[in-house]
Amino acid sequence: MARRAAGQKKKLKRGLWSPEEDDKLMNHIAKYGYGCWSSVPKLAGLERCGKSCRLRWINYLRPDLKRGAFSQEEEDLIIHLHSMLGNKWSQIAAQLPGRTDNEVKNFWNSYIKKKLRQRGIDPATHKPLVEASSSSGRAAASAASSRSAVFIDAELILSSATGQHMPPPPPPVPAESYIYSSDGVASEASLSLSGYNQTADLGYLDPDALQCGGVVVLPSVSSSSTLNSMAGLSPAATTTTTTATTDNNSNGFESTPSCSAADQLPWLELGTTTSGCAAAVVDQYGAALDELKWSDYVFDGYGAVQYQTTPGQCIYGDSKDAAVQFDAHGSWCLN
DNA sequence: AACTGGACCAACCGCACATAT
DNA sequence: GATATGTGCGGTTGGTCCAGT
Repeated sequence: MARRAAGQKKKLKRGLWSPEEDDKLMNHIAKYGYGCWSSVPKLAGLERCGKSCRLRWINYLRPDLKRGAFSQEEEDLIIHLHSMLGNKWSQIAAQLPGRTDNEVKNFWNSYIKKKLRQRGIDPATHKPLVEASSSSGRAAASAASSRSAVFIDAELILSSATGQHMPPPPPPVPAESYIYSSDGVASEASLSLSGYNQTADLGYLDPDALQCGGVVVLPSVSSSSTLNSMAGLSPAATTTTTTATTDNNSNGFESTPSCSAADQLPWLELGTTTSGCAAAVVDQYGAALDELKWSDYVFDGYGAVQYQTTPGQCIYGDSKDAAVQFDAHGSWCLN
């Protein structure tokens, strides 16, 4: 990394971003792309630290962000991924196109955590609270074993996803640890992931990416790799269409874009699949989208900045008309 | 209408790690 | 190798909104 020129101690602004500041940042990134966040504030004329600019961009201004309520599919996926990964929000968010780690984290802390507790599930261990709160000795042992169970579970993903092994039998974990449904009952509809096109993502599983068990780890939306995804270079950019590219990657895993998650995650209690294709889910997402705060003034205000999407690059309706073009480095620029 | 407590979420903080000098 | 700087991540905080009293 290049060293920053010494000096210039400026009083930095903090707190909420104003539309004008967002404007400046968007303008700057539209013009120059992003790369060196530390220089962005100066070049963009912002009295913010680079870190703050980066955060603002990642969590709020990025054009490929999906906003609005989490769908049931997303919720189920978050819970399941959390059971495998723990508080690795960036890795969990990487499985949820358009979601940020911050968003997922907030959703977990404000909603899912509570929900699980209400159902008698310990959100930390994903085991029944009764079990988790039993005798202290047992609890300690349980904590350790639950984590190992988690890793075992993660391994199952890898094995099945890569097709290297026969699908393993379901893990010896109480069913309620894995079955979450909206009504709190282990239902057939729980964890119905089909249509939610994470399966395409699973095609990009990188067994080396996660040391703790080989679960799919895609770059977080907040990682630099995500920038590539925005440029259509990474799997994430192809996950939102029913015509996801077949990926004969090094894992030897061929993605099956329109199949259900159960195909890749055989131990999941998959039940009725209400939507068989990503498009249907996309519609569902579209309907659930809240008003996009940024789009109000970003895309309206940036008539010249249009988001040019390739099919599947942007499934989130509000952006479909906009056209931002990304270069190979993930920087987006004016057309 | 005023107050209060909880929920939600954007932003900050501190740390770890990577990398340039 | 030591140091400085940039970046990413997870935890936490603080402000705002809203329902209940």
